[in-house]
Amino acid sequence: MSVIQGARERARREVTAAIKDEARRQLATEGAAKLSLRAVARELGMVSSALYRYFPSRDDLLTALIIDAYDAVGEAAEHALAGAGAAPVARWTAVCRAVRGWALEHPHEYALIYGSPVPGYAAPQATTASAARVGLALIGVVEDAYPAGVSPAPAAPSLPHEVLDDAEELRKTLDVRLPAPVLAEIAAAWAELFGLVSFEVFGQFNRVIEARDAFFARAATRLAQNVGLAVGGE
Amino acid sequence: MSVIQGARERARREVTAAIKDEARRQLATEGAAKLSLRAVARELGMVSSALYRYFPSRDDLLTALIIDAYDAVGEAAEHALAGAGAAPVARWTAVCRAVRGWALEHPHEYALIYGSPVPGYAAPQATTASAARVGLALIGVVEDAYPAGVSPAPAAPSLPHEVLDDAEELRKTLDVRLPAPVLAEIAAAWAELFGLVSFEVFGQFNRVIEARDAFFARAATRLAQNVGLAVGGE
DNA sequence: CCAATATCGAGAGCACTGCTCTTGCTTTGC
DNA sequence: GCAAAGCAAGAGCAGTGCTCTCGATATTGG
Repeated sequence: MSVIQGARERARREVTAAIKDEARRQLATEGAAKLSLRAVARELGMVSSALYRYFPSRDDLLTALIIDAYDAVGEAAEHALAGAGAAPVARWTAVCRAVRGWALEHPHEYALIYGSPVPGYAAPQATTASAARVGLALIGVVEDAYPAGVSPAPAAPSLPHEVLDDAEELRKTLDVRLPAPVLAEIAAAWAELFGLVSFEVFGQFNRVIEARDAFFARAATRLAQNVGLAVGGE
Repeated sequence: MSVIQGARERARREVTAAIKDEARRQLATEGAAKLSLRAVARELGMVSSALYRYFPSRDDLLTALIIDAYDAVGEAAEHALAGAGAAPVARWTAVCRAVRGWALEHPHEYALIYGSPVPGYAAPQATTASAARVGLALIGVVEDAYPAGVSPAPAAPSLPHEVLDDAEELRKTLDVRLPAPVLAEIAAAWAELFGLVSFEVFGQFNRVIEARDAFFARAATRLAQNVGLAVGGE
């Protein structure tokens, strides 16, 4: 485990990366369903069986791509946050816009993670950390604005205790200093955000919504409002 | 084209239905990715090439299943509406619950229509009518409540004109008597509803939200509130 | 009623897939 | 320097979507 572990390990890393790159390329052009190990190997000038030294199965390759994709959206969200100002609503919508932008640029990768779960029907455990990043970014925005810019119970009937229990559990494991009801509201907004993005990416808005930029901006602001962020003029 | 068109056409209908049934069965157990024409044919006691007399390709079979699935959710929504009372919010949440219930009962069929679009990457034109049914049900609920129970511009910044143009277009083609801003709000809620359902069905709520019934009920009520329906005590 | 026609099922076959196993070659660690 | 481990290559298996041909059956026009 020295810092320079010989040509072998180095080569292994490079080949692994090359495989993922080529797989991502095919993913972008053909979609996940048509991603073929043999085609990837062929394009890389290796025989298909050699590829199995790096990924034990097609699903394992896909899982690796899934984790990378989660990290990519997460990074996009965090990067947008770094470049945003201090106004809570602006920070919130910046995260939303970043997610949408990444999704529109990488529709197939987006479909891989937020569309139908392709392998096994349950996302592998290894993905959860990366998958949480966008949610954490959203929570961070509201947390930074708390308590000044957040109205804890925004004109809503009180939540049932089971939901509050979930939110309280979340509050403790994430060590977040937001009240449980706000956290529950963020969870809903989190899911709703991806509903908006998915409908656009997957073509559900075709012939329904055409001014998608403006529509999304409005909806993202509405989500900010739902989680208690004070929009201008209220 | 008489009313009884001989044994041939009758047989054709039955075989077509049997193929779709068997395909749906395999879809439910294995998922769309593993749906195999040969396996369907095998299970039906026919040879694979014979199946091509009924569906020219695998994607065509999937498209047929997609349309059926859209109609099934739509019917679930409409049926729920028929059994709901007169209170607008209750009617709205009844549609939401029906969609969620159907999705949880038929996760793979749900994934087929609201997950990654499997064939060609664009839903065929033939699906649009069936795909619209849930949205139309939601619009119907708000329209029935209008104008008494709807606040047209619920504490929101005025919409940009492009969004209003889209909504106005929609208003005319659907011949609906709701103001354009309300229609735009419904479109957002429509997408957000499926965001909530997708996150639950696709496992994104695992280890995050456990009290899903109550959580969803709350979120659905929030959506009703967003479109301007007056929730109790406001 | 019978012949022309259209429809259908069966089978063989093509090109492709994921995956396994064996055979040698090369790099690594002692 | 040598045994051990890592590696690419090739053959092979079972499965896939899809096409084509060939008889059998059903429908329809004369």
